[in-house]
Amino acid sequence: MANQAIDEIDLRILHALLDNALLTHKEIGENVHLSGQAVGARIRKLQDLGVIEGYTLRWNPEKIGLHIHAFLTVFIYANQSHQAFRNFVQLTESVMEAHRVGGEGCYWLRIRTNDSSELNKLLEEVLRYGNYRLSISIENVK
Amino acid sequence: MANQAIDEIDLRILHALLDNALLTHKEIGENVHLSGQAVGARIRKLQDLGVIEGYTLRWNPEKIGLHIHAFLTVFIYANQSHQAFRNFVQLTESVMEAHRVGGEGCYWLRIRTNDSSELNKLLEEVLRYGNYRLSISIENVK
DNA sequence: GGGTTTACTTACACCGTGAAAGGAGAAAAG
DNA sequence: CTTTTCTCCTTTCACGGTGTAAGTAAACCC
Repeated sequence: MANQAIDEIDLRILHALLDNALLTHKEIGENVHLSGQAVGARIRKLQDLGVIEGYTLRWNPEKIGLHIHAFLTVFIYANQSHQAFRNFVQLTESVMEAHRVGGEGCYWLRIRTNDSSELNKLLEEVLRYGNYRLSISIENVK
Repeated sequence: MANQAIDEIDLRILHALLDNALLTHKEIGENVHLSGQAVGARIRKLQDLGVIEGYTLRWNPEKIGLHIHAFLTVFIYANQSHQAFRNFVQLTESVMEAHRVGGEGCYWLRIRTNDSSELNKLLEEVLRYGNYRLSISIENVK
């Protein structure tokens, strides 16, 4: 597998694994008309290329008590250190995902907390670094 | 495994799998001081409880050409059908994730496109349903 | 104390996976 | 046109991870 280009079959394998990473290579192979070993070789290629970074779970945080799911757009105060905010983000467990963004705001955060009082506590901490706009997920549509 | 309560060990197993779903039960067991089979039984419990919904990939969309990663907060026009917008969301490949939200806006969307012209095209379509605020990810901080 | 329940460990068979070897088909060179 | 080379595939085989079944230890109840 020296040709490192990604073809249509690779993408079909990728999407199959995104849907269910426990599919056997043989099962995937039946869909793309390849032997299981050929599929395995292509998966290894996708890993080497960095397309596939690892394997993880699809899970339901609500089931372990994380009932609040919120999105936060943060506007860091002028003159405020971005590094301090970044450290805060890294150290705070409730921040599940964080991006530096352009457009609306400076940072975008995905927050999960057990309840609204925890969320409120976090929002107060965020106010040390900047203002924010908050949206709370009511329903996962997609 | 009739006791369906989630204990500290279950959470450690969950976090281990979130980090790397390919860990063998035995490897996890060495960390939590259980046999591989006992770990397997607990994982099955987490699946039955709906905590673990499935297995998927951590991957890098940029590597297959999806260079634009944007967050969209949509404000549906008054009198506009929400169902039409939801259909649009389901049918549009560039929409990777969508939530009904309270607070800022009506919906929150995660968008990935190959380039800015594709993004622009999508934004025009969104304008059929509502206004929006756009943030574009510059760096994945966490 | 005997009986029951719960959650674990050990033993074992199945099968998914990666490695190695061999083959088909296309492209390039003579 | 034939030969060589390269790429990517299939087949074969051994290893090892997983689920099942059986056995064990501890806690609880009567």
